[in-house]
Amino acid sequence: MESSPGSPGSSGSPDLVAPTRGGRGARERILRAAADLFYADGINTTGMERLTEAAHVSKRTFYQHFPSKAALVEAYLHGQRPSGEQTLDRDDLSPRDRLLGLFAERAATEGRFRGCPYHNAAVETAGALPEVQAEVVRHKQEFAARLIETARAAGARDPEGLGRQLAVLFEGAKALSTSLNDGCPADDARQAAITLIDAAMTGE
Amino acid sequence: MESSPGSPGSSGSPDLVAPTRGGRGARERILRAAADLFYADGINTTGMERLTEAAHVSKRTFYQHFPSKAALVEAYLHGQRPSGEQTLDRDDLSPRDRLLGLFAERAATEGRFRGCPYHNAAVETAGALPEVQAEVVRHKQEFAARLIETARAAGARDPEGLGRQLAVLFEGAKALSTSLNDGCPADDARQAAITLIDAAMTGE
DNA sequence: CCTCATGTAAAACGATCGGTTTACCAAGCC
DNA sequence: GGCTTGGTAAACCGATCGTTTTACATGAGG
Repeated sequence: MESSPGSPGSSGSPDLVAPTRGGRGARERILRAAADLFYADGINTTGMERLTEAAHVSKRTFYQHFPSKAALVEAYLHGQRPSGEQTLDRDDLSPRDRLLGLFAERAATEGRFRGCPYHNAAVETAGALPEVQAEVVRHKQEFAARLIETARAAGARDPEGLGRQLAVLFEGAKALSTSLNDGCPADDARQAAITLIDAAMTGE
Repeated sequence: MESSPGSPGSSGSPDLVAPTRGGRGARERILRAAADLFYADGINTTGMERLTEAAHVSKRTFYQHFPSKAALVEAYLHGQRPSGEQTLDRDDLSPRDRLLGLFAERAATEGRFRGCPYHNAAVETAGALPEVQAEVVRHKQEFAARLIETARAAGARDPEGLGRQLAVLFEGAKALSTSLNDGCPADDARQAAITLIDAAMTGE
């Protein structure tokens, strides 16, 4: 049971994190384990036992870094960059391609589609954690704003309308992929995005 | 503290429940309470204590009707008709209006948007309950099939493509409404649906 | 040397989880 | 009356939840 974290190199357990050294950087390990487990298995079904175990951290250390599990959920969300969304930042692409890049299919790249961590957190907490709810709203609004900005850069006639429509479409691709456990909806979303973008460029 | 239902005999429900004899309707009450609590508060956060209490049913009676909570979740999903989807059945509307009717905004009509019960169940169980996962997939595929059929009736050039695109859009409207706790995305989805449908009718 | 910050391991807390059990009750039907 | 059927109320089970606590180890700085 004593994994002896002091000795580097030997790691018999499925360590998610390379221990920096004797034990410093507990907070990072906690956040990394939370990102893995909360996303893969869900927030409610991930107990503190498994979490601290995966982070190679004692419970005491955990509660010295975070006042509660809810606080960790907040921090977990705050540090999230949902897969695909960063495509909007690529300045090597035209605005149009940046928008379309959101819907690039990545079906088999990752192990399992589990949708947007923010949305999942909203569903799981069901409004019981106001701070989490607020964080989700903040992220979704910010993402929509970035979409609108990109739509404007792409020369859309009604950038706000197009941006919000693409936001709905993007959310739907992730959600339906989660429900179906299959990345195919991304292809349909991409086709729809092309249609919507084209329609937003040409005359009414 | 509740007015005990003295004469439940006139409940016009069909033979869905099929009481072997003289059933007092405990099963119906359980399913009704499950529909309320699972949807509003989530599946994982609704314990058997609160559930049986809300259904005015003893735990013993519950476990005489359902072998486990997981089985109740299955039955709960099986009996669900997500709000809005039944618009597809209205034969007083043209196929096009049936498709558009899905996105009719109903922002303030209900207390709280909580998205699609099937999708929520998929998120909450995170694949831990295979039967539930299968039920979600089944429903989503059936719904997409109905959309495709309606798109075909509407005269779409590529009914399968349009149907699946509208399915993604519909899922996104519900998911984003959940995350934002606001029904506005339905309006954007409706606009996008009009664009997609129109594009599917006119020439390429 | 001592202290202090940071860490670990492990037991224990009360609460609640899903699920089981005991004891009792009221009709329905022979 | 007996007997089954479908129901209620409440105690109880082991397990796990999130959280706290006790006891101990380590390394840097004075």
